[in-house]
Amino acid sequence: MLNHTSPPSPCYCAVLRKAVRRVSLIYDTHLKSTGLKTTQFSLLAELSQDRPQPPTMNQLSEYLVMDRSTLGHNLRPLLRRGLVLLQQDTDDGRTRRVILTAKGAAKLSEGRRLWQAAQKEYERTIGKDVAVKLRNALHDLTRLDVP
Amino acid sequence: MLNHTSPPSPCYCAVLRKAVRRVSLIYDTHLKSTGLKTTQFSLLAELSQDRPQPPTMNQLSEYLVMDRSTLGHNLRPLLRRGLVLLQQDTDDGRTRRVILTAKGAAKLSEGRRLWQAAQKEYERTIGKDVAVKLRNALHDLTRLDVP
DNA sequence: CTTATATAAGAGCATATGCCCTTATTTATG
DNA sequence: CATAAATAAGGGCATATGCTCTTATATAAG
Repeated sequence: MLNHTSPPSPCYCAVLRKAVRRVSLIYDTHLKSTGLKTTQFSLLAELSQDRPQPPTMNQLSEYLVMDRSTLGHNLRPLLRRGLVLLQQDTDDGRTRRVILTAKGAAKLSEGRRLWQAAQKEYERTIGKDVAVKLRNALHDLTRLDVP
Repeated sequence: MLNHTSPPSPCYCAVLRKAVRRVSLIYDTHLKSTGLKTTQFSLLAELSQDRPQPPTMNQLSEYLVMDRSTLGHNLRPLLRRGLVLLQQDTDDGRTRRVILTAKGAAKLSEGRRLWQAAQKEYERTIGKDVAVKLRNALHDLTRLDVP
């Protein structure tokens, strides 16, 4: 059965936000047993990327297209659980680098299995081809100029 | 200049969430002078639809693809500002219907002008054709089965 | 060297989102 | 009719998101 109807919104933003509510449910449900929300999982995944140096708060917020203060907020539960830690930069006293702990890496790999199931469910729901095309379009969107 | 890079995420949900952060900025910035966030604007707009009866909380949450409790939370600032009001249903004592006040309608039409500018800016940013196709795809997504 | 400017990050505030549990009311069951 | 099951909504909790202002540090200007 389809969801109840209402005239389709002309607002690009409203539709996008509806979609994120709808899709986040799938992922959060699958990840539930890990105690991670989708945002937290993505954050850990970003930190697991191989880089010359761990990212600074600023860099990380750029990668994630996320406000610096939001990143700060979102790190707090992960810090509390010991999944990440902050390390003062040796060269610049203002800068903190965000590091994935061993515990964080373990939690991430625990999450990856469930995440894959969520990916599959999403693909089943809208079709893999559409899923990939949509993701690519949205990815492009996140790489545009900040106004 | 493009945003900093990171390997493109394979996660459909993460990319969608990034996009919503990116796009909401445009709309929230335009709407700023009204004191409305995008979600609030969308809520008022949904309430301005012509219907036989004002929607109940449950109906409204379905239209918006939003958890009932989330809707309750999101209504609070609007109630406080007198832009909407709740009316006990005459037939069913459990049910409350959500009503757009005259003040709310005025605020909505104030917002609509700014919203149109946001729409234009968004279209300018990614191209109108892509914008419409993307919105249609996302709209379909919001109408799929709840798992 | 001293001061002004710029930058990195945090603090506090407000809204956004959804979960679980509870309460009130309605409907179904016996 | 009395009771059980279902439904509508709210309360409380935790995270998600971004704004503004502040603080600490670094760099540029003089």
